[in-house]
Amino acid sequence: MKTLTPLNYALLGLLNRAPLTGYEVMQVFQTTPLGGYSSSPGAIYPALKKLRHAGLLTVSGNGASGRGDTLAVTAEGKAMLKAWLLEAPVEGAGVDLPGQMLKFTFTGDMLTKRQQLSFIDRLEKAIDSAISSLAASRDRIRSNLGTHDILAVEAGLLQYRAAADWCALARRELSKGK
Amino acid sequence: MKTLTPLNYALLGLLNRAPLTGYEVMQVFQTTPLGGYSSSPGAIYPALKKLRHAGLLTVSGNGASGRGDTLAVTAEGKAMLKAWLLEAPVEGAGVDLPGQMLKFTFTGDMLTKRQQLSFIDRLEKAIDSAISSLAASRDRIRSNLGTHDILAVEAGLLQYRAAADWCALARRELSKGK
DNA sequence: TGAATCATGTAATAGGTTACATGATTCT
DNA sequence: AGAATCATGTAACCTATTACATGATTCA
Repeated sequence: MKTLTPLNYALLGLLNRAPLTGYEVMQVFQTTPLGGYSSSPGAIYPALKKLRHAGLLTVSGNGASGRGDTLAVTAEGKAMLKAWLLEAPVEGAGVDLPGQMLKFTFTGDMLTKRQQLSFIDRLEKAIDSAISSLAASRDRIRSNLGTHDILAVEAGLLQYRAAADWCALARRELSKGK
Repeated sequence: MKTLTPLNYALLGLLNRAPLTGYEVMQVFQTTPLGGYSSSPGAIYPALKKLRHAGLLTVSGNGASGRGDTLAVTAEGKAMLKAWLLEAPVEGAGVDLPGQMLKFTFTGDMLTKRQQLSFIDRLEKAIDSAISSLAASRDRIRSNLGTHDILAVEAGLLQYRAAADWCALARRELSKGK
C-alpha cells in the first residue's frame, strides 16, 4: 500500500473529521464540491475496502442512524494523512490548484496554525514559480503563435494570479483566528 | 468509435493545424502547456493508432524531416473536431476551465469569428452560473462549517472570477482583430 | 565505431466509469 | 403489500502511467 490516490486521501480526510458509513461518504461526494474528487459507488466502495484492508480505516460500530457500519481512520491512517498534508507541492510544471485546495481543507483538522501558514507559504512559492514559467513561455511564443494560443496562456496566468491572491486572503484569515 | 477522450480531441486539434509525425506530437505534448493533456508515449501512440483505425487520421506521406510518417486529420476527423468545438459547455456542476481553454485554442483554426465570440459568450454564462451556485453553497455552509472549508470555496470563486475576467479580455482581443 | 537520441511501440498494472445486482428498510 | 430509496457492492470496459523493448540514424 505504498501510494495512495487523491481519492484515497480525500476519503481519509473526510473520515478524519467524523466517522461515516460508506453511503454517507457517497452522499457527501455527490452533493458537495468535494465531489470533484469523483464520485461514483464503483470508485468509492472499492477504495474504502482497500483502505480498510490496508489498515488505514476500521469499522467502528454502528452509526447513529442505526444501519450501516461507520468507518473511522486508524492511527496509521492519520499518520498517512498527515504525511501527505506536509508534503511540499511539486515544483516545476503546473501546480494542481484543486488538489492543493483539497489538502488545505484538511490541514485545519490535523496541523498547527504554524504548519498551516507554512503550507500557504509553500503553495504561494510554487504558484509564483508557475507564473514566472508561464509568463516566460508566453513571451517566447508571442511572435510566432496566434492570438488564441496567447489568450490560452493568458488564461492560465489569470488563474494563477487569482490563486496567489487567495494565498494572501487565506493568510489574513488564518492570522486573524490566530 | 462513438466517444473521444479529451486527449483524442487534443490530438485532432493539434494535427489539424499541421500534420506531424507521432514523435513530433509527443514533443509538443512534453514541452508545451498542452502537455496538461497528458503526455506519455504509452498514451499518445495508442491514441494515434486508434484515431487512425477510426478513420479520423491518415498517414500523409513522409514528413519534411525525412523520417517518420506524418499524420493528418481526415475530413471525418475535422467534422468530429468541429462538432466538439461547437458543443455547449456542460451546465450545472463545475466548469472544466482547462478543458474549455483547450477547446478555445482550436476554435481559431476551425470556427468563424462569430462562432468564436459565441463560444466565449456561452462559456461566460456557464461560469456565471457556476459562480452563483458556489456562492450559494458558501452562504449555506458559512454558519456550520469551519474557516478552511469556506476558504476553499472562496478559492473556487476566485478561480471562476478570474475566468470571467478572461472572457472579457478574450472578447476584446477577438473583436480587435475582427 | 560507439553514444546518443530519434521514432515507434508493447506489457503490466492500476484506477475510474457505467451499469447492473442485491438485500434491507422505510413510506404510502 | 408495493414502491421508493437505503446501502453495499460486483463486472465489463476503457484509459492512462510506468517501464521496458527495439531498430534506425545522426554525431563525436
